[in-house]
Amino acid sequence: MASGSSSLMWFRKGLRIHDNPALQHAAKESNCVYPVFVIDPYFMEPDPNAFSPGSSRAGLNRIRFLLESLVDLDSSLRQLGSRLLVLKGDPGEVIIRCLKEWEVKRLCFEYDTDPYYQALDIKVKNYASAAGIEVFSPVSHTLFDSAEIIQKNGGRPPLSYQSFLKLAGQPSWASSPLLTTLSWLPPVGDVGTCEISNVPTVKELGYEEIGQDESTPFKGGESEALKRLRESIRDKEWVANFEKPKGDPSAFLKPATTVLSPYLKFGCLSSRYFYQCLTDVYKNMKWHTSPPVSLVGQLLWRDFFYTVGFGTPNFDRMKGNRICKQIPWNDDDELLAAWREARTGYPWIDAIMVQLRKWGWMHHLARHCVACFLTRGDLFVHWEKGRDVFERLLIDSDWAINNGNWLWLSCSSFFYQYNRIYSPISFGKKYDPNGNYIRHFLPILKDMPKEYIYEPWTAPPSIQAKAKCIIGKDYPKPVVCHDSAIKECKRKLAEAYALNKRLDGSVTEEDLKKLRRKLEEDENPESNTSRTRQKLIG
DNA sequence: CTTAGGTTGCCCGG
DNA sequence: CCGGGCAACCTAAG
Repeated sequence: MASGSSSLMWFRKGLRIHDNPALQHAAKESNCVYPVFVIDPYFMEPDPNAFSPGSSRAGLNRIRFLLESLVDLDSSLRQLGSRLLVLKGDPGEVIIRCLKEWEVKRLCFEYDTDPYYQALDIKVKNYASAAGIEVFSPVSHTLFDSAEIIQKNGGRPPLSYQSFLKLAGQPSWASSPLLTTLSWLPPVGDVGTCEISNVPTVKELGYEEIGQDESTPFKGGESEALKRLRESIRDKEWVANFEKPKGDPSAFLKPATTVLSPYLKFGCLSSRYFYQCLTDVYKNMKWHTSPPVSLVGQLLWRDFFYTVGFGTPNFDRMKGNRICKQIPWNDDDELLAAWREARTGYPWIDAIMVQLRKWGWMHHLARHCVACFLTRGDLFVHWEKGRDVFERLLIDSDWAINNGNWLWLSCSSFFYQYNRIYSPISFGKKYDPNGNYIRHFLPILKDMPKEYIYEPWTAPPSIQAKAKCIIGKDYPKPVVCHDSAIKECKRKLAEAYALNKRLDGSVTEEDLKKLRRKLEEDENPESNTSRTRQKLIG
């Protein structure tokens, strides 16, 4: 590339300076670089009808996190003599217009495996190659190249973590240092007639501000990510001894994990840099934990789901998804709403759902509990409905990981032991017998004695009165009886699994309809979900 | 066909 | 805090 050419650096994820090969390439031998972020109405258009503030696809917490990340990126770019150019509109159209208007010779952006970006990137790449523009789109969001791993496995993604580990091996860059700083950037060129703005505020995007009590304590941006990374790895013993399943899901003043996931989601933190920092800590320790439970193991889980998601058509749906069991989930919007709005009557479940709405983040095991409760454990609601709620509200929501975990928790794929059900009463109690987590996120129950806080409907009326929390008035009764609900769910899953086995992966809508009818006919009236609900409410 | 392996269930007893 | 019993699934390898 001749000197005197201009490059366009298209930021989508990868909102960072460190370990950003696309940005490094854009800077190389260009006399000007246009760093662009496009505000995409698909994710950012306010939806007044959504069940909580935000757009139809993103809650306000994640939108704010993104804007904070952009402000931080802009400030870092300015320190390097550049700035962030923010544009609005359909990203494909906007980028193509910029390429034309600015006579860009080179387009650089991080490769993205999400279906939305796969479709978008094809359009832009097609235009660029027809116009003779060089396109550089490196894999740097993940540790490994998903396509390469799938190819190594004969064209199909590995479906277990262990087989993924064997295929993946050591990342190619593991032992060579990553470029973590830039000393300068070429200046931004003339922007012509393109409408450039600064990073907007939530208000400028058309959202009402929400109170601090309702918003996430986690701030977006690369600076915040690196600060959080340093704090996380400062305690070397903690890093070396980290075991994910041993973490306490009820810890909220000091979460049991790093809470780096939202930074990895937006690429404020490079997963590869995180990986190198962790292996550096391991080198100086006598012993350390290993995947799947170790911290490096968590990064590998992320890559595992990226790979399966990339290699599986219709990964985010039940229908047409090769690896997904076809299950006759019910379509009960009332139960879904009770779950989403934190009024199932199970304080452990509801507190987690409040933390989701307010913080946009919960511990991994807390996510397990509510996902299991919504789907195979208690309510038997379709996992896609829960997936949508998580996808919208989580500040770290990530297409591959979120869908992968919902497939997992609903026993639709990867994991099939549907008799192992999280108890909405005893699971939380074992970590937090006093119910401090519940008291914090559900203050209506703050004076409930600890003997009853996980099942307040069993508290005698005098105790409820003293705690100023009458069950059925101030806090709901349980929407279902857990003991009978799990029996029903297990029965339905056994039947559904048998059907999937019999029809060997070709279950039609008609087959599911038939099974639904059969399940209703066989239903034991005493453990009927709706009857149980009536019995408890009425 | 059998068998081993699969991130992370619950309950009980020591 | 750990181990075993409980009840018991699917998938992949041989």
